[in-house]
Amino acid sequence: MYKEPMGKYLSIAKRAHSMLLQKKLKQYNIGTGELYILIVLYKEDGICQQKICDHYRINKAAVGRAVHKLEKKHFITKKPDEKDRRKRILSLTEKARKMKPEFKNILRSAEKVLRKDLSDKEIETFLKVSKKISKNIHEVLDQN
Amino acid sequence: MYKEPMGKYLSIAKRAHSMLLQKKLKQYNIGTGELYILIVLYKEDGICQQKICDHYRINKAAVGRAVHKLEKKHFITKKPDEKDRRKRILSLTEKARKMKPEFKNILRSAEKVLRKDLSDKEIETFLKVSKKISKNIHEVLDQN
DNA sequence: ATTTTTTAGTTGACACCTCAACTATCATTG
DNA sequence: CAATGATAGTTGAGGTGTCAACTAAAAAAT
Repeated sequence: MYKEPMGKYLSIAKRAHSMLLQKKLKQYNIGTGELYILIVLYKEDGICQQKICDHYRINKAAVGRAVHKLEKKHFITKKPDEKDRRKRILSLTEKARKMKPEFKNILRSAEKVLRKDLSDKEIETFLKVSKKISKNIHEVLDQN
Repeated sequence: MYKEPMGKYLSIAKRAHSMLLQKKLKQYNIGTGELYILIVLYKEDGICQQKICDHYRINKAAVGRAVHKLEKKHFITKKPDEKDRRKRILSLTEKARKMKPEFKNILRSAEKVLRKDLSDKEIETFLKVSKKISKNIHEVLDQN
């Protein structure tokens, strides 16, 4: 049953992917963490940080810091939600909205690299398994 | 063609996996980076750092630092290779050898969590695709 | 045989993430 | 309505990784 560890190749692939994105993003003076946040906001502007945490299953501390960087670079603004003052509403600036096609394209072109010579079936299975893995793990982690 | 981004779920799964390992390793006062190095040495003791870099396609700086931690914790010793004095030969200590079953088991049990409810076919495809992704990316990264 | 290039490892700067502890606000409930 | 608990976000400490610049040694080239 134990051919090769999935964990190992998961790590290797993930690092490679980050390097690829990083390289493409270098000229824009923005990191992958920041890009991911912008991408969520391109889909749904005006959400709070917690929603981004949920979207990527990422820690709120990490999101908080990336958001802060984006703010400093004038890609987003942050203001308290009047209806629930614990929340901060994140909004894209004009600068960020203008960059949308470019940033989307970076992700698309990276995705194209990943998918080279892979069949739709393989990609579909990969997506399905990746999701299942995360679910399996969090079922263990979240119990207690 | 563009259903969902593989990169996204790759990241999510990878983070989950790291958290799982980290949790299991906590009681041993050792991190995932260090564990990975021990695992390679369990397969082949007495290799140099570069071999570990190749094995995981990981940066030599990262390996150097993890190795240093393992040395401080007396899991490995490091001495220059007499035949090629650029290299450092890494050797497991008695302490590390004694831990082998336990550390191997941690990886095995984590792997078991990942694989829950996945078929052999799915696992095989996942492994194949992960490798292909890395290869695809490095073909782009390594050209120039 | 000397110069040049490649390889192995180290170090500093920094990106990204987690965890735990903290504040502030909202929701529950006794 | 006051106490208790849950939720949103921040901060400090630390793990893991990249990149680039650096030594030192070996290999290749002129």
